[in-house]
Amino acid sequence: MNRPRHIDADLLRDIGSIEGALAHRVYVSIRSAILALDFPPGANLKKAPICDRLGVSRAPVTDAITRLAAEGLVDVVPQSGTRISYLSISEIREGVFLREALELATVAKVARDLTEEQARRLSRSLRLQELLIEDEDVSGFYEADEAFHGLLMEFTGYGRLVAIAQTVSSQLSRARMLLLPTPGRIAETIEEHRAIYTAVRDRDEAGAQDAMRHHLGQLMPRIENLELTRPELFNLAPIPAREAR
Amino acid sequence: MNRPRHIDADLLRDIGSIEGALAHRVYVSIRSAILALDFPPGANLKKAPICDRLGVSRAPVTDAITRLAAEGLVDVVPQSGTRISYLSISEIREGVFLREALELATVAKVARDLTEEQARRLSRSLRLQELLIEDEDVSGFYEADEAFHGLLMEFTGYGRLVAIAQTVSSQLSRARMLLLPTPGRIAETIEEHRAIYTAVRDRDEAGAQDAMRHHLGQLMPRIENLELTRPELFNLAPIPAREAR
DNA sequence: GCTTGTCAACTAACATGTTAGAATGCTAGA
DNA sequence: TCTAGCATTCTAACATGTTAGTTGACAAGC
Repeated sequence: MNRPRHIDADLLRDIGSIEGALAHRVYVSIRSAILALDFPPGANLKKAPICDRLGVSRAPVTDAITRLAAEGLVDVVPQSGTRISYLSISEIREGVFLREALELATVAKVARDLTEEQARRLSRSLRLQELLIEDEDVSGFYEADEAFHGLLMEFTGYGRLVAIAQTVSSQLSRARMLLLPTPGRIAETIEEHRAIYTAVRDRDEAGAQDAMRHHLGQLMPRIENLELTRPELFNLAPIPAREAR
Repeated sequence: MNRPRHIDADLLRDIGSIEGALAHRVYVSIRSAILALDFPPGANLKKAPICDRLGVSRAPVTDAITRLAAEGLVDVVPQSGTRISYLSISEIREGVFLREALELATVAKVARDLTEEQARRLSRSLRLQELLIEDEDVSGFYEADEAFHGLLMEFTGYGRLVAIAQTVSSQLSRARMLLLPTPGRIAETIEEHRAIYTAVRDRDEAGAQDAMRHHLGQLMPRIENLELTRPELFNLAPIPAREAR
């Protein structure tokens, strides 16, 4: 077994720059380290080093871990330890399913209710994506991509939607982080975004859903390929069996 | 102001019958009291009486409250207190939206992949619903109704789906609790369930979605009516503004 | 070598003590 | 009577001590 055991680092983002309660800051800090894969799947998450690094007591750290466990980003083994959860194709597949369900409902509603101002903001986002890619700013494009989907969700008027979508597909986020986007794929992505935008703008509900379905359909095959190239990040055990959330 | 202030009762379900970690048991106990409206919206949730009643220290109670806050069932005001969240039409509307998104994706997938055994279980659930209604067992029917939807989600093969659906629509659950079902409405409900079942059994994806959409469409108008008859349970302030979940 | 049992070390879970900020009520002043 | 300021008394948030269950290493027996 060459698992990356109890590999903890103090590459945690400093909590000074985060606002809110202490426990919430700790949560954000740990979460982003997990999503960035700085804390690799399978690693032991120990409270003590985190407390030392962030200069807090165990209480807020415990609180943060509770929330991360509910999200499925860590697996806590009672009386034993807490480990960064492995990627799991079945959980990612579930994330894709949930994400698609939400995104389809989103574009349908947005296509019905879109305002002129909202159309302009979407169009602006598309132009930004094109700009970033001309500059070959890949990570900038990644953010713009997220922002485009976020915009659509924001336009539903449902304030919690964006957060919920992020939560249900947080497993998926880690996998996406590993997909290095080729220039070709990025060009395709922008085309797919444009198709979604066009359909939404034309109040074409079904067309927007088709375009979104096609767009999201590109994701899973690429992730499945990932399991072959980076198998150490995936769990082989079928079901982690967590307590009800 | 005649809010039901700091009204706490020890009508908490005993934690002896619940399994799992102490904190989890406390969570389940408080949650069911909130969903049953034994803890009415606006009431102050104090740790001390809960500790006394359940015979535990503050730690597991704090842990449970953290999870309830993430779910949106309580609003915790820093350094001040924790209150049972009010019902909010806009949040409920959002819950219905999310619920519908998930249920539509569910029936589409189930219609594609249904096995014989699964069809039998759905059919059995329908017969059970009819039986319960002949016996005029309304609360039994309520559970069977939930179980029917739960079955469909279970059949997607996505293990977390049921739990996620419950979480995103927990606000909705409280409102549903107040809708006393008339015999007429129950008969309609069974008809709608049957329509869903028939379409799913016939592998009619679009038909199943239409049937589900129609079924869920019955809910919101009845809840809106509720706001008129039980206004004290609803908040008037538009947005509670919680920290990111 | 392989199993089995014991023990030490470690961890989450739980209990309890402390701190600081918010709300409430009282009182003094107008 | 009303208001401003103060003090009391709440509470969540945080810190830290304690308990009990799990794990892994090592030794004894097969």
